[in-house]
Amino acid sequence: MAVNLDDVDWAIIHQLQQEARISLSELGRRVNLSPSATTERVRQLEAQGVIIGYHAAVDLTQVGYPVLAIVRLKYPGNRHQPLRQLLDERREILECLRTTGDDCYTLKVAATSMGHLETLVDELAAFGSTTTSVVYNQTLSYRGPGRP
Amino acid sequence: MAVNLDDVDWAIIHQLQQEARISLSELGRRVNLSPSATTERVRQLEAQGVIIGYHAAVDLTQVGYPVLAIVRLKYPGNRHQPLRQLLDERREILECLRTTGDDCYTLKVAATSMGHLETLVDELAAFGSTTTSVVYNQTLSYRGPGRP
DNA sequence: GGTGAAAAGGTGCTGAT
DNA sequence: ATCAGCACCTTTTCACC
Repeated sequence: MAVNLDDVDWAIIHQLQQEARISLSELGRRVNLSPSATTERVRQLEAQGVIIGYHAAVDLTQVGYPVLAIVRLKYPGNRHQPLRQLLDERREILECLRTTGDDCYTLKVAATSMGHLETLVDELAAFGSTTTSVVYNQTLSYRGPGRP
Repeated sequence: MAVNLDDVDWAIIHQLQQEARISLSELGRRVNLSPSATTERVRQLEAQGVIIGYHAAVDLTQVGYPVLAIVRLKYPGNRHQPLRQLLDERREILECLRTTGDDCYTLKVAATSMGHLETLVDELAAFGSTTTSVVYNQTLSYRGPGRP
């Protein structure tokens, strides 16, 4: 389900991945398009579901979550509803990927302290065996995919 | 290094995490603040390093990367320079976390095909032994942390 | 932090290429 | 599909309370 994207589309995507809050006029200047054409392009990209949102990124430490961890979860059975519910309740779980392999889920979790992390892991352990790795640092600053 | 954030700050963060492209006036309306006060708050949050950026999110499949995988890397030794270089070159590597535990690095990788993924894993395997899990689906839509 | 003004800039039309 | 020009409106910014 891929869409054909030309150079201009990619230029727009590239700019908005880096600075999502620039105006459409400024965006047009950067990709050499008039404001109206830029508006149309962005509307198209949004309508096609290529661009699916614009998000502010925050420093987790600054907002009170100095501990970041990856928890892998071995989840026996196929009743996923209870886990879904925990994901809804626990905003500390930032990301949840269902994967192939022994560990069915890989979660990214933000915690206020090691004690808090322990609590979260305990809650997850109710679903299956967990493997937790604390993150030293985010080696890469945010970026999206480039042109294939 | 945490900053004191009040309810209004959190309301602003919450809104911008969901819709980063709204105007400062609209933001002010949503958090019951005047436009000027809103502008000042956002400026502060940016200056303090609480908000560190605004990014457009794209549908990886739509832009030509239908394969998403998590690669864990066991990296012997401490010469991290060569890996850094690969991270710079390969925009397919979306995220790289250095962690405690046996697997020193956990990477999130986007690929155009399984063949492409194989190439990427081979490149990473030059640094150490790898464990690759292909992602079935992203169980959670994007969200940031909530108030602690 | 709020309010009011002025200025700037962005947006959204139109018709034409 | 894009552009240019224009009218309209919003947003921003500054003064001051």
